[in-house]
Amino acid sequence: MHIEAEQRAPAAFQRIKEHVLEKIRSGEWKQGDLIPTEEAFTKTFGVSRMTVNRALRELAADQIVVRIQGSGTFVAQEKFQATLVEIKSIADEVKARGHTHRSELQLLERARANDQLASEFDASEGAALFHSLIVHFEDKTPIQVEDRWVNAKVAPDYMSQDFSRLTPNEYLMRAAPLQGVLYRIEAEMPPAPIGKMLEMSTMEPCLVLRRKTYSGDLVASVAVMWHPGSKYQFSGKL
Amino acid sequence: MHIEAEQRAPAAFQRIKEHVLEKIRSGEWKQGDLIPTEEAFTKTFGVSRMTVNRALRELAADQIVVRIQGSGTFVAQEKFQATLVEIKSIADEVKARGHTHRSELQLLERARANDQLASEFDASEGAALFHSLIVHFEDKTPIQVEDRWVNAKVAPDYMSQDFSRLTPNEYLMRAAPLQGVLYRIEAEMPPAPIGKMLEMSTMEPCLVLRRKTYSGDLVASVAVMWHPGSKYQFSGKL
DNA sequence: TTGACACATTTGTCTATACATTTTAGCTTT
DNA sequence: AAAGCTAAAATGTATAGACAAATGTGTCAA
Repeated sequence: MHIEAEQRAPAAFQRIKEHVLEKIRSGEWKQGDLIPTEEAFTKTFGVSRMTVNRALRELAADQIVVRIQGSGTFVAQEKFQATLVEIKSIADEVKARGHTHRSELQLLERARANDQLASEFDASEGAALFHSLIVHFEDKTPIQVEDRWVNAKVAPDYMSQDFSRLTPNEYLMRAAPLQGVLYRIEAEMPPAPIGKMLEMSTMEPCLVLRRKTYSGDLVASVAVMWHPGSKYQFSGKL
Repeated sequence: MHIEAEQRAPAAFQRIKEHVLEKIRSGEWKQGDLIPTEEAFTKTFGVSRMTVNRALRELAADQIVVRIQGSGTFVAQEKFQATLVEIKSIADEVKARGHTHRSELQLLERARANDQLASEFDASEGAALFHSLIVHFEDKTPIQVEDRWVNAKVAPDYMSQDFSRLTPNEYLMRAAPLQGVLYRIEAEMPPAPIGKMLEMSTMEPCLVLRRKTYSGDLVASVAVMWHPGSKYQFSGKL
């Protein structure tokens, strides 16, 4: 008996998917174009309609094509060429390294916007805000500080949450509609008073995430600082 | 004739998907648990196996369950609770503001890793790297500098690309397999010599993206600096 | 010209069946 | 006990047929 590096022929529905993708990649079929019917593919590839249906249905799930019952199958509009970055929760990162994670709510207060915050939140001076400061520990070492300002108008019950059970991020993901939330990320230096307060003068520059709704309301502004010894600060997946 | 708010019964495969999701949500079926076979669902729901197959196949595509041929269907491991940030291309951002975008390739060279780069790329000292420096303009103003190091082992034909047609990011998305690319993001200060070289001493701290494959190989390291006057530096979508 | 209706086209779902592929368990042989 | 074989179980793919639902078109009547 001999060993063969035989590679099985790809499944029929896969061949059809590849064929359609190739037509789109090559530019032969452009955005909005009507592509052949299931019946047509049936004849072209010599397969049953269910096989074609699966191929096109999966392409529709991947937003490569759009299918309209009674009408036909069209090449979908091009997606924004963008890179997706996955910001993992610091708790997961720490656990993945086999260490224990603990977070401490250092501060939770009701505040009024000063002029700088007011302009950031596009609110009037004195608008109600919530302010929280959470320190994340990897074993005994403070590795991250999270300085968060939340628009009270958008998340009125922020103060009454139990942040040992639900992280602020998890809460905001529920309170603010998930669709259409926009972030703006900037690299900034950590606000001096906070670093001083926590005796973490060696904290590295921070990242500021500003969570916005589609309508443009700023929901929250979060500044995150890391301890220089912390290797995994922020990682993502394309 | 009267109008009725009749809602059609959801499709059978949808009912099965919902049933499985509910069992998982309620905690009755936990991570790693073996769930009933297609045959079992066939009897429970009184449908054909193809219908059950479609339901479970779509749940597998959504990474809710994992299916192993010959073995069974299992509840998938919980996904990392993570935030997705969409980094739009600077070109799109500029165009969205109604301005013209232009990029200039300032530098494209073949280089050897010094000790710092070698440790970053986990390669030996002197390993082949490509180094490019691209400046993005909004109308006439330089708003972003992109300082990119690319692992020659992973992208051997990087130098021969025409970056006026294809951006380095677009090229790398094709050259490096899309699945399982990892980023690491850090806030850092801009390397002084580069800021000097471009007479952009007022550049703001930069963001470093390190693109890694699942196997851990560093594909590219990109440092990005922005002009302080540039409002939209980086935006994302949850 | 407009509206109503019938009909063809196209996708959406479902069924019953078949065979292939992979894993697992059990049995047999050494 | 270890190795190898066999069969059962479970998923993967494909088919031919059927009916439902949505869309578009053409015809006919008002």
